[in-house]
Amino acid sequence: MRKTASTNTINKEQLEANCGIAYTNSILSGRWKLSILAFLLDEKKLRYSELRNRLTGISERMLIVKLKELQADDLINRISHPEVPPRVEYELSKKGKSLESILIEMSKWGTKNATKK
Amino acid sequence: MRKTASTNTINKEQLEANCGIAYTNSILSGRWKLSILAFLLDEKKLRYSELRNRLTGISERMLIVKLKELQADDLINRISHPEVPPRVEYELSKKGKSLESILIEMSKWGTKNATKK
DNA sequence: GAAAGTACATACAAAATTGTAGGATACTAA
DNA sequence: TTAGTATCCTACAATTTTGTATGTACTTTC
Repeated sequence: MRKTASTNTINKEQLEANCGIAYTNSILSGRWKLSILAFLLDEKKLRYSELRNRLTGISERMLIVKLKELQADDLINRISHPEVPPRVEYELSKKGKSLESILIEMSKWGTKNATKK
Repeated sequence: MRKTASTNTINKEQLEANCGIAYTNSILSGRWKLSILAFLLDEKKLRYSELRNRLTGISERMLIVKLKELQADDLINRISHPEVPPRVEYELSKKGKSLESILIEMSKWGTKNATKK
């Protein structure tokens, strides 16, 4: 990122930096997605029911909705096994894995600052 | 945030206590905060009107609301100069500056992935 | 003396997000 | 026959977030 700008015009780098952040934000913001991604980063592959158990308080509807959005953004893969009862697993896609550094930074910052309040 | 009485809030507090990511998310999520912080990281100190101009499309109400929330979370400082017409500047606090690595990672990821779709 | 600039505030409304309740499927075990 | 399991779906309702419109205090400029 850049240093102080003395004029009131916004330069290209600034706009792009902000655009990048705004795009990432639009993909990740909301109450559940980051947690879903974090669990998948941690445990590689999780079943629907395993995710449901880890995400304390999430409704089945929200879990489905958010999993679908994450698939639509190509951040996770859905692996469906044709069995009865059904078995479906989720894992990070390549694009999803590329979020690792963001997730790690957010986790570190959170654990460091969560208690201070 | 939801009412304290709802079961969801209880679960949210649990998540915040147990998971750094959830805490960080609860502090940063929403449409504007990350952009506000990014501009302040870039330009060190900005007046209210300068922020308003950079955050294309934000209403004055939202800007005030979000600036107050960021102050309440001790991420930014408000510097009021006793002049007429009023002059108020905002800057990152120490805690706000500690978000730098998150902001940079999100900016990088966004600019890298935004065009691909 | 009317307009314009600053940094807000307030009431209200629209939109987005999240939640609740119930059901569908389709096989399997009792 | 009845109940159980895992994954997901749909209608609808509550909650949260964001937006619109308007006002305020004060002073300089036209």
